[in-house]
Amino acid sequence: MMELTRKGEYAIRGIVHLARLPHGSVALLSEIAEAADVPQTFLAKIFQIFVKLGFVNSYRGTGGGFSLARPAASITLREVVEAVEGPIAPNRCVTEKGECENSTTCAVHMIWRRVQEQVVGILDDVTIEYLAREKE
Amino acid sequence: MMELTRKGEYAIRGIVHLARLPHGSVALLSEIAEAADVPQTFLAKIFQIFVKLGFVNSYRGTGGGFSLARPAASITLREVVEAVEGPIAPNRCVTEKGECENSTTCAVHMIWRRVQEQVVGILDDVTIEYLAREKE
DNA sequence: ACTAAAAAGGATAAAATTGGTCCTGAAGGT
DNA sequence: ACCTTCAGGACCAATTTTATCCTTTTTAGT
Repeated sequence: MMELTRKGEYAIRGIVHLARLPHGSVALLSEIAEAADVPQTFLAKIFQIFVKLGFVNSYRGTGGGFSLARPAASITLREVVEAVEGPIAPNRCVTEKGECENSTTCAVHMIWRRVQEQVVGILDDVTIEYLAREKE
Repeated sequence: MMELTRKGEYAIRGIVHLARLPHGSVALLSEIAEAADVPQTFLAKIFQIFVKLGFVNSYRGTGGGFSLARPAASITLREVVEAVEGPIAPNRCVTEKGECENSTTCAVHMIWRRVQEQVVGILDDVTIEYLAREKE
């Protein structure tokens, strides 16, 4: 249970690849897709989201491609995951909107809250820069 | 992302309801389903799993039904959730079987491990007995 | 033995989600 | 003009979720 989908996996691989390139590099979608081993058309959709959220810049035409729009150290794993998968919530009852009616009395509700806080806490502390650092 | 499905939700509600009844009670599936507000035929499938795993006993025929097979205090939320949803793993790469090839080098892998450990840790510490306690 | 009650188990299926592909259009470079 | 590259929408197959239904088995009571 609670599995990341391919979309999330691909999103991470894609942006981490971008972060590994020399600072400011513009990379073609086709390059990124191949390097990250992700279907290009699928990755295109993911990067469209990144552009809208301001994680990356896109440039069209010859010499175009994508580059990081923010320092890799300022983009968290949580942001990337939530960008494509939606808010991290182990249960419908702990989304900002949902807020199930018995949130004060329901014991299970409070457990899911705790889980949510822990997971969000971990992912908030991991940056794309950290993930991009190669370790030998 | 990472949401519990209805099945998991129903499983919890069903077994918690059972744990709230006087110790040793045998309850009809129809009763439990109504009390927990779960489609009866669906709950039937869930309780079949519980029976196989030894969480509950089942009795057929007149006067039959289900009763807890283990003390509610010994059944953890993790057990119940994993029974119906499968192992808790935020990513395919952190299941016992999967164990992705680059588990030692992949930084993301280690993050998911951490998430998994935290979540499992929380759910392991919550018992059905705790969830069944009414609070006014 | 018969019957009614109740769970077990298998088959089926609609709906939603996942995991993509494809095509046209827009924007930019030469 | 023409080629390159991303943007956006439509579309689609596979899988998972969320069930329902039906037959069989087991048991209790008469």
